[in-house]
Amino acid sequence: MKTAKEQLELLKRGVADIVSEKELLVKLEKSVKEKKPLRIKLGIDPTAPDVHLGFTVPLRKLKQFQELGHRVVIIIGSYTAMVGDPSGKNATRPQLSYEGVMSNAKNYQEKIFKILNKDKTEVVYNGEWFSKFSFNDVIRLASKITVASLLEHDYFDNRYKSGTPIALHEFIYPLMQGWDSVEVKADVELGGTDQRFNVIVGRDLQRESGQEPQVGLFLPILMGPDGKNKMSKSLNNYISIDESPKEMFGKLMSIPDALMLDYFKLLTEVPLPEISDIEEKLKNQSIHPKEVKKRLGRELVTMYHSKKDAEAADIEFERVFSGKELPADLPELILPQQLFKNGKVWIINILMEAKAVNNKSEAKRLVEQGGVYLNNLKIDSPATDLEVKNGDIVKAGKRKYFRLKL
RNA sequence: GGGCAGGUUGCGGAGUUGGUCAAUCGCAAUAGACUGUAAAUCUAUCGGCUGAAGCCUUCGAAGGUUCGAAUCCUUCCCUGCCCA
Repeated sequence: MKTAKEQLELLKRGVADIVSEKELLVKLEKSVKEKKPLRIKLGIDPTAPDVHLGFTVPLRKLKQFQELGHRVVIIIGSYTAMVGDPSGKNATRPQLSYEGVMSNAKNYQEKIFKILNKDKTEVVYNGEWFSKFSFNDVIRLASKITVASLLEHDYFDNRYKSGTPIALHEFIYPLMQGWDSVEVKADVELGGTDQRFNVIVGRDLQRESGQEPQVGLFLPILMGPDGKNKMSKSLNNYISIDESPKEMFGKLMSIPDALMLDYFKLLTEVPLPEISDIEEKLKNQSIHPKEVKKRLGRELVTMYHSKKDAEAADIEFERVFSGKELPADLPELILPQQLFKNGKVWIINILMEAKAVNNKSEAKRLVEQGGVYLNNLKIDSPATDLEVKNGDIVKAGKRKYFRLKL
């Protein structure tokens, strides 16, 4: 077993902030001395059915804790998800149904163990305790926090100042998350830097309940491929770990250059010195950014699929986007007979049939702007009727291709 | 409970002396040029139907006034601010 100091050094990699480092060291020392693993908490609100790369950041940190002999406690926020975490949001979240939450939760559990060691993980639902909460309990909990302290926080403050509504239940969220820490007797809670307040509330509540307060370990927020917002399902800028190798690779290639190194640091196993080396080489331009990004794509596809898939995705990418060749596997599009008039098909109908567009106006725009090709020939008028044959290839926009089947 | 302000097309936000408003502009988005499916830049598009010209449905909801309403009136719903 590693010493407390050694553990701390390892655990600090890729961490944005610790509240507090000293306390963590003390806990680790005690753990080593008493041979008692620490309890590491991560709360998950199963708001979406998908697990994306942003979420793997804390999961990978948890795995590291496990490798050091500690115990992970995953709290599935079956109740909190119904409230919706207001952190970083500028509007009230839609409340989810219990059924929706539970079905997402089940899905999450499967995905989580792609990364975590099942034997060293406890999974609990916070509904276990919150469903038994009486109104008195709620009041008691609510009395532990002041309105001023809530309003101090950016996300409430901004909304308050700009006059956007804040519903009362949103104030309860930090308390619920905090109370989870009490229930599971957490030693450490992981979260993104936007979780700081919620984690600190947990510390207060633990202290009140006579427990030693947990340490907060905050990880950087992973930006989505748009480079502007946090990777999140609701903003639709995320890369799911279930994505096909081709998709995953492609999405990674589309991230802004400025994000590459963060992705390396937060998402891959590439050793830090090597990342610094890459950084250096980028700076003095002895390596092309595209090559670095391709490496990133290969690393991640290898992690979630296989090395073979990664290479295939890379080669395919080169072929299609750099070589401007056709993708290897095109989706087939079967054109129903009724679309044919005198043996011809209106291009707009093909696009509609392919669901490449939402409506006909959009289809026309796409054609007018030169985004549609038949067998590499640009179609320049939306009024075009096409004589198509089996195997003809239609391209709609940057990356949608279809092979026609009659 | 009282007073005030407001609800516009994904978001922000114009437009309220009634017609010229499918509705300025910015962001986002999509397409094209340039590229490395990066960034930046430039161009175009950005309610729907109609195989151009025409039509239809939109400005919180429902009614009403009018030849004509996002703009006026009534009721209702929702939000914020101030006072209690």
